[in-house]
Amino acid sequence: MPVTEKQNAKQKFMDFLAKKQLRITSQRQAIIDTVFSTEEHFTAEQLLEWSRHRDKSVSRATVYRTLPLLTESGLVREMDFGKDYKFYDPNYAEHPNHNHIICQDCDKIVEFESEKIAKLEDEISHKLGFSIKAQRLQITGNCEELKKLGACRHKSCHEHE
Amino acid sequence: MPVTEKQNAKQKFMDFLAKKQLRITSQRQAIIDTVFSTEEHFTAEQLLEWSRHRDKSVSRATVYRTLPLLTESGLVREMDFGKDYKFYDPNYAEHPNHNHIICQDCDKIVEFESEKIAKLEDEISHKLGFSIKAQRLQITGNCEELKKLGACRHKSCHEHE
DNA sequence: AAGCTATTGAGAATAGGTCTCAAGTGCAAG
DNA sequence: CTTGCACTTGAGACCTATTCTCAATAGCTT
Repeated sequence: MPVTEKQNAKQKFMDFLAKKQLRITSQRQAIIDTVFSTEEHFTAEQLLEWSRHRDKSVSRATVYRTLPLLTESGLVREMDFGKDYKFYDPNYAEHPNHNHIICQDCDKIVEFESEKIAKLEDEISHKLGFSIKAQRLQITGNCEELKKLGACRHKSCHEHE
Repeated sequence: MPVTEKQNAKQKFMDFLAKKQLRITSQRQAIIDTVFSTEEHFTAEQLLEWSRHRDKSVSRATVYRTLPLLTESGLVREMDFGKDYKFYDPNYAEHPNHNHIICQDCDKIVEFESEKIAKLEDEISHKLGFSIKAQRLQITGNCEELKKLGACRHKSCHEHE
């Protein structure tokens, strides 16, 4: 993913803040820079840690205050991967319809897009009388195929060999 | 949904317990009877309340201990609807591939199934080297269409009329 | 009926996330 | 370049859903 796309997302968020008459403080800047310089899913705690590398003064409270702004802007999405804490996905600005497939064994997550599925979702939503705002599709499975090919580098995928 | 299907799911869960050499206590019985006599999504707290109608001795701890068994059996699925507590869906025994569409405004939830989407999920999973175990698709939207037709009975759908 | 062992209820404990409040700081107007 | 004020902040208290502990209880096999 080109850096410019992430820069673009960052700018969109700044605009979002401006529109809400919210200030761009140094702490928010550090958090924003962090979020829009990664493609990884992250937890609130990780975001705190990473942001502190840029600005030591970032507090847990500010991270938890900024996260709802990020999700409200639509540029970051809250994800439930069945753990007891939430994950956040910063890739929705560039790929608003992407989906996730997760390996039960090694927790590897692969993102994918499907126009066909998106189209079907639209049709069905309409038929049910809904205007669609967002969708999330999560598939759980095993990366056994990759394992057979020796292409999966994740530990658990090799444990029983 | 015919009562017999729910009875069937109940029996499957009893078998599941037996296979794991777990006992069928009166408290578990009350919880199971409750779960497999509804089609509604419920929270842990609701399950506690409802189960206590059948057996006053059911405790919160036992409900929270039984829930993982239910999900492990595959007959009930944990759902994240963005609230700060989890919901449980007891309809997966009969409809293992059903999906949800949720109205942002009134929280109405409609379930639907789509063979076409399921097929695409299979294809994509395979292509990505995964064997599929489960899937969950959640669409968020507005039930505006229903609102226009006057068919949506949920309060928020009429607030701005 | 006995005994082994899973199971239970009550409440303490945990942990992610939220809230409070006094102190600090963008930033728009002058 | 000041000033002023409303928005923000950090620290830690607080909240609340869920998990854990432990002594008492009760399925189920023999």
